[in-house]
Amino acid sequence: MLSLPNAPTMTAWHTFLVAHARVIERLEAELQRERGLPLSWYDVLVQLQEALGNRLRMTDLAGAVLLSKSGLTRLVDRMHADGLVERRPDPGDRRGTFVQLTPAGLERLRVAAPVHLRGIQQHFGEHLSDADARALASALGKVVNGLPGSGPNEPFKQ
Amino acid sequence: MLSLPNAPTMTAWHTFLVAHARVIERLEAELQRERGLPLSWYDVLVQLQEALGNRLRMTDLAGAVLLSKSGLTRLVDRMHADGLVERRPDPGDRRGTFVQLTPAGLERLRVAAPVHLRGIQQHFGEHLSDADARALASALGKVVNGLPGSGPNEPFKQ
DNA sequence: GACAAGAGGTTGCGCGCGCAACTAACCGGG
DNA sequence: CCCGGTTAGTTGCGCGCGCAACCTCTTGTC
Repeated sequence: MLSLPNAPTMTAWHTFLVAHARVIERLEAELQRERGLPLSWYDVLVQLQEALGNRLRMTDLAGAVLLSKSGLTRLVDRMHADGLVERRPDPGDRRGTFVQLTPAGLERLRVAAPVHLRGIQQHFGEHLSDADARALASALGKVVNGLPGSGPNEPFKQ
Repeated sequence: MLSLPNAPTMTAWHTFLVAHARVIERLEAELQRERGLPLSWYDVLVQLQEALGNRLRMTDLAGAVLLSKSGLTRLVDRMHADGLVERRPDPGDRRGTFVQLTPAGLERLRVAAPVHLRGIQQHFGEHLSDADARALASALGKVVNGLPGSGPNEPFKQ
């Protein structure tokens, strides 16, 4: 048995969609204009920087940045052409490929991070009390953890 | 003066991104599989059905469905080819074009709506208490209303 | 050890979108 | 009137993504 959404749910859903579209659009535009960096590139740099040895397997990275495997292949191609990452074979499993953050990539992230974090604060955090932020994380965490796992992207930690 | 995001903000932001990606992906897949309807088509049908006379100007519709003008032009092309909408000249302003919902479009929406609403409940509302939903809408509403207006898409009501 | 089944990545392909340039129509001031 | 500025919508173009097919390598089974 499963009832249809009630009014508060529909309102929350609608606001959720609008907020996402508007905020992402702004962050993307700012990061692009001020640092010449697409959001997807930034995401890759962050994930690699946080990873042990500044490297991740293609599949793991794809999951972390919410991209399909093929999408990530091309994204890594472009970032490699810009010198921000390298492909390294996995000696233990010759099918696998590590994506390794280069010094240039780390530097690029160092320069871009303040712009992006400022944007998150300015367009998102600024309007939220601590309680708001915690309520958001709690409610949306329930949503995420309630989803059966599938689709291109798997894991959710934090 | 503008400080960087604090920890609860960053957690909320991250969860927000993941929740959006996962839930949208699911809803899109379900609606496509069970009714052969992309989410963007569904959005257009809903907006037209809610509008006075079941018709909207291209620009207004573009704003309502969070799409650029050019994106909407092509979307309406495709939906017209499927008989779900029609283009009607605005007699009062010969630059303008109304997009009019057809009976077939209304019927298509009638059939698709239960699937989509069920999905919203199942993948989103189901996990939220009433208080959660209200807190979400409230917090994200502050975010949306805090954004200066610009970008492809303008208005936010409700 | 040979072979089927499956996992990791890449490639061919098509699609939907945004940007910028364009056309057509409206509108205000001289 | 008409002419510059503005608005509505469309079109040319390129890009980034997902899907599915594919190749390579690994793993389990007999």
